[in-house]
Amino acid sequence: MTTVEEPRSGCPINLSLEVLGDKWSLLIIRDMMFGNRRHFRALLTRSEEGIASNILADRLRRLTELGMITSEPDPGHKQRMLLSLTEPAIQLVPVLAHLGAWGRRHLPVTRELAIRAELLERGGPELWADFMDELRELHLGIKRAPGTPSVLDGLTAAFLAESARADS
Amino acid sequence: MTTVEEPRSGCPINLSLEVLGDKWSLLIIRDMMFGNRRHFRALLTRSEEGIASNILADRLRRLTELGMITSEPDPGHKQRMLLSLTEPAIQLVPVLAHLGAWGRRHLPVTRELAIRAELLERGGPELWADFMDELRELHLGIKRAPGTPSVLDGLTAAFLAESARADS
DNA sequence: CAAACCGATTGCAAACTGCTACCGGTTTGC
DNA sequence: GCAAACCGGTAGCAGTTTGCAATCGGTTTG
Repeated sequence: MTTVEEPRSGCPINLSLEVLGDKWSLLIIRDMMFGNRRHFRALLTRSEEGIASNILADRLRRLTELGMITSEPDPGHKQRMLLSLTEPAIQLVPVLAHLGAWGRRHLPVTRELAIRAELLERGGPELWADFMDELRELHLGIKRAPGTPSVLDGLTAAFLAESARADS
Repeated sequence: MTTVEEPRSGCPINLSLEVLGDKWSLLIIRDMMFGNRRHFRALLTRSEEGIASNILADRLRRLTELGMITSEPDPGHKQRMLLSLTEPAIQLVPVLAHLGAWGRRHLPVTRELAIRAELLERGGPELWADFMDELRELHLGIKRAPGTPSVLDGLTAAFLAESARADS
């Protein structure tokens, strides 16, 4: 079981890596953000990469300790826990947007999986801010201005449309 | 010895993590970028975090395989190899800037180690572009417009000034 | 009332990490 | 000219982490 130990240095990049620098933590946050997966089973089975259940349990515990996610009983489903992103995790949106843009440019991405990164990059900081407000509403219960269209729905619709194209 | 295996998925974020998602690779790139460390020993001994020599050797080999760095004999020093960042690695500047800004905001950073992240964040995309041009000159030999002041020197001077402040 | 679903836990083998010591050759400083 | 420091690594080894498959007892669904 992975625990949180003292940092190797006080460098911002190093500290960020000590929180996020492994192969799974950011993927979990990605799925909670862009896939709107909010409990254990959804993260376990509907993940592109196929995380093992013990690793997922370990990372969820660790990310909770680190204050990146919270977990509460899901009302109306006794054993299900509802996972939520915290404000620090929500502020990773620009990091993920840049990381996705970089990967799309330099690595062998799949077309349908790259469409969200492309839209996010094209939208720029304004779209990221809208998306962060939407995540604050979904995960923290902070209402946002009414009438603004859902960024998440837009990204999901584009992904589904791209997936449905015959020439996969 | 870590090797490069086939990706778990074609998602841009996942692919980026498969390249950079460990505790050391991005730190090595950070030191080459911001600390201008260009050979093995400089990365080994002048690192804040204290990487082990076998891990450093492994990561340098891996990053070379992945096309993030190149290595050539240093003219005038027979055993020294000169390490250089490639264009894809240079394009990580915005990712590192955002990651540093995020860490500075949410994690217990040290003042003198945070000053560069702060300047980089304040400078924004224009400063990042200047810095990337400077890195292209240093690492790829691509000359840039003369007369522009060195971003690297500015960051380093600010760091040294902050380190010299008495109340450490 | 059975089947599927819920969040895990266990056992185990393989891979990776971190540490210390060391290597033979090269360059530096006196 | 010669010793000391420096060069990019490698070897051995213990401890940790990972990945995988199987399983668990309780809950909800059909």
